[in-house]
Amino acid sequence: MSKAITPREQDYSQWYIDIVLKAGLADYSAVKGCMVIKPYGYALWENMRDALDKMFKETGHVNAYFPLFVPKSLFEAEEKNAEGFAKECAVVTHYRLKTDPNNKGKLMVDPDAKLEEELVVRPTSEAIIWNTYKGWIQSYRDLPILVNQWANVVRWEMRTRLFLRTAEFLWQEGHTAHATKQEALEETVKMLHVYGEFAENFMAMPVIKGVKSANERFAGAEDTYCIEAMMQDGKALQAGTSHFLGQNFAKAFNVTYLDKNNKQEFVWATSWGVSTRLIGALIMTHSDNEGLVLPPKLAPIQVVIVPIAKNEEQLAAVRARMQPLMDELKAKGIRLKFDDADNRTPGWKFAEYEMKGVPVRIAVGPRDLENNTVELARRDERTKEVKSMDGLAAGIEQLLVEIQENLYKRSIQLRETMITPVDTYEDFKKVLSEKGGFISAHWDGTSETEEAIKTETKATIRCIPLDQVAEDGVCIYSGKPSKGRVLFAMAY
RNA sequence: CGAGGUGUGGCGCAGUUGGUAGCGCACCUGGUUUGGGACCAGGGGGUCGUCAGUUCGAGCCUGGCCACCUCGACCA
Repeated sequence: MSKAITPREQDYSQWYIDIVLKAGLADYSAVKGCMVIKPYGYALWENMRDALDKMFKETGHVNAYFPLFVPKSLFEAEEKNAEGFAKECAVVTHYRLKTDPNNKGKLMVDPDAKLEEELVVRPTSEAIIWNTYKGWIQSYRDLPILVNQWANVVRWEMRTRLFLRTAEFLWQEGHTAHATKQEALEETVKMLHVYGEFAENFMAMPVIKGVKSANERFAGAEDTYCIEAMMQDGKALQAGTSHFLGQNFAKAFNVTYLDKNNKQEFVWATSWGVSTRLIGALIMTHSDNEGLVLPPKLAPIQVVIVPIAKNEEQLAAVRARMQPLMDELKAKGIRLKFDDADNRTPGWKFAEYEMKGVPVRIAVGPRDLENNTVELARRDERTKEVKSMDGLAAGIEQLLVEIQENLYKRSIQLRETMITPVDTYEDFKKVLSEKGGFISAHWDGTSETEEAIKTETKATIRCIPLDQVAEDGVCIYSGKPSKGRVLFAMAY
């Protein structure tokens, strides 16, 4: 592994790629646009998944699993949804290979094994799930259905980027069915807040909650709610979405229930999801030129102990001395690694764990054993100090909390400087090109204006914030009246 | 799809005028080391992306093809 990563200020994109590869999160694969998530990256995903899963269950959801394949006839049932995803669908047309008679040792698709009906590899699961729900729902007593699925999906993107946009990715998708519009709307917003809480409390990543404009809405949704995060380079990243689907899918799949008055009604729906893209968001929120920086709550390794020893005896002595501390930390549920690998020097390990973003590092050698101390280093601020071994476990537990808070504080401070209100289109373009970030501006509410601004500047409306302040103004582009500001940005 | 780049040992790369492949890291063995990416000695590992052509001879020259990466276009 080479020593340096490309500095952020030199080439942000390359910096990001370097971190993903050199921190051992993921790697390119033999399949174009698809990546291998390596054990360290997967451990990070598992921690995110577990935290989210717990929150879903606490809000009354259960997990289930639906097929990877969606028969084309089902996929096309909800027209807008199908149309929105059509251009990026992988399609299975055959179910068998055979040896190629003209090419020894090679295989070919068996033309006799053509499927009666093509199978779409799910880019999202509304179709297969709503086709299933049809059989689950007869009465209002069957509602609500609050199901989540952890799965992979495939979207044949023209251009991919590690974690941020890959052809196959891991995610969760919640799909709920409700008796009333009100209830479905409440669910949509509830899950948006779950995502917001996860982003802020676990990822230490501030987000803006809002609603998408019609242009940016999920295909097949009545309304798309989102959490939008700001990356260090001034570009926005959609970190999660929660959709109010109205009765679109119920109508497309004819899913009805009998209400208390024995009347047939269409079911109301929501869907919501976050993906491995969050790992990309995490990287671009906290990391620096030394590598990854991880919030303690999600870090696969929270504390690493690097022993320094000249021989086996010294190593044994360090281990023996650290054992009580390790037991204590483990009892507190802290994820810990004691790295006694003898083929690496301490210096190598220091650099390596910095690259991997481990929040707290402890170095202990003979000097420390004599003085009853350790060297304690924190990744977020890259500081280190000598601490007494007494009361160390409690101190470390506290330090992890501090680091988590510090990361959040740091990123929200940066984010605040990255929201710029503007009142003219000239200023809008100036801020966009010179500073980036979110631009808070009046908009007349029309798709035409949004489209025109996008064509001219590449910036899009990231969201209409939920906490939008009512304020009379005029649209920066059309000059028409506006009742509040929306957030524009360049986006990933 | 457009522009650019890269394909040589696990990784990163060099390879001159065409003469039968080398360096660093990693790996294995032994030893010395270990407080910010250690050192010495020895060792193993390569159909040079692929197909064809030119040539006595091709990693190198010619032509085709393929793959991947980066940047654009596109992106709920």
